[in-house]
Amino acid sequence: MISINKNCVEVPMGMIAESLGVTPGTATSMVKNLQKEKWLNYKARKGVTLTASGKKIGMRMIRRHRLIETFLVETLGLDWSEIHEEAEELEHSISDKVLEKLDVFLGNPQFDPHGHPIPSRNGVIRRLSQKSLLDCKVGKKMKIESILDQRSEFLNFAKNKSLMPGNIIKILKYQKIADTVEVQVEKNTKFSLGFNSADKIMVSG
Amino acid sequence: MISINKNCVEVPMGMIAESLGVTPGTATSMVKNLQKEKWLNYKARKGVTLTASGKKIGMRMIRRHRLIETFLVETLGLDWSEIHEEAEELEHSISDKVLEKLDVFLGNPQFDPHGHPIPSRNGVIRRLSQKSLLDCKVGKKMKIESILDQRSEFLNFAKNKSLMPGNIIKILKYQKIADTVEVQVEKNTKFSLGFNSADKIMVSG
DNA sequence: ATTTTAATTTTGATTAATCAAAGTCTATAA
DNA sequence: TTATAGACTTTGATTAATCAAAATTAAAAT
Repeated sequence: MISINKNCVEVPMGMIAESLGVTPGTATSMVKNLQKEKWLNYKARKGVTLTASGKKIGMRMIRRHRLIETFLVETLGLDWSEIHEEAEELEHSISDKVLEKLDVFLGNPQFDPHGHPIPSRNGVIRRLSQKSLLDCKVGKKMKIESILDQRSEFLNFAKNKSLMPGNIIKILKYQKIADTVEVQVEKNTKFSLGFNSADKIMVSG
Repeated sequence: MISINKNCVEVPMGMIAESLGVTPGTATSMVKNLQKEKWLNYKARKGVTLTASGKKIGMRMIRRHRLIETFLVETLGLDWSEIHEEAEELEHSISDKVLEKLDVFLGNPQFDPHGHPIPSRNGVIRRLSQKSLLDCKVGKKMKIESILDQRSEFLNFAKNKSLMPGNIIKILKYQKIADTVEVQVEKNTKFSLGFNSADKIMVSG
């Protein structure tokens, strides 16, 4: 899934081809079709931005995806590491009617199991924390807001280390040279995270 | 959805084309492809029978369909007249893992909201009642087992008349010449059903 | 036993998705 | 400024789904 671009900067074609698993030529022709259908604007060798209707439908898909993920964890008891792919399938075949019933059944949840905000029916979404573990003062205790990395191996690891939304995390040391952050979650034992991984853990004050 | 043929009699090509909404020629070529993939046997100008693996996958789809229908009514509170089409979509994108969790969540239901038996995980299905309203003795009280007609207008009508699984129905009169059956459900007011409709109401002794 | 009809299959054309490979552009390095 | 590498687009071919219309077959009617 290509995420909706916050700053309305063009998404390059390479990224589109890559994330869809098609050749660059195919991506170009797909994108041209979608432009004909007014879902996006395409500028050759620049990339792609969503139109208003493209953003709207994108938001709707995010809502579907996150509500389904929430259902899979909360109601059916799947693990948070195995829901992304499942939701990816289901989001395309669930109707609006069923989705809204699901929303009510779940009690209008505001966040999915990874801590991501769920857009409202009319496409409004809470601003998500812009601060990752890399943007913290050493020694300060932060609350984990969300986990950006959706890969199931990472999520398994994260769960194992209690890196989950709501938990309190303390940054003990940045080691620039080693590319690691040493942290402690709640009262558990300390451990290290690489910068790349640390940047996927979003936190708040 | 083409239902699985009880007596292993060939399903004619016309029926397949019709229910898939494609031209006869298209049906022929689809069926030839499926034969190559061993899902069915096709004999030109005779029709089609399922292979063992075709039956197996068919059973699995019925299980999926009926569990999803049950979920939509029991958990989300949709009306039984609006679930068939929804389930038709979802049954193709739900994984086995999610389906089995759903089964557990629902408490291993044995029948869907229309009274149809839900095949077990390994494809075993209860024999359904062979007796419709047309096969009853006048005056005898019968229990409604299931409703075969899936069209939503019919299901709305049926619900309105309390023609639902579990209710008791009494046949008051057959009027062969008028092609109608006069019935009474529970203690409600009497009404008439055409033979075609009556034959869609399955009952037991 | 023929003829007719209706169902089915075959044919040939159309459309759409996709890819590999060739061509083009643009930003960066020299 | 020019050359080059890498990103992107275009081209041309391939494959698959589908349809309309023509051809075939089997069954029913005469």
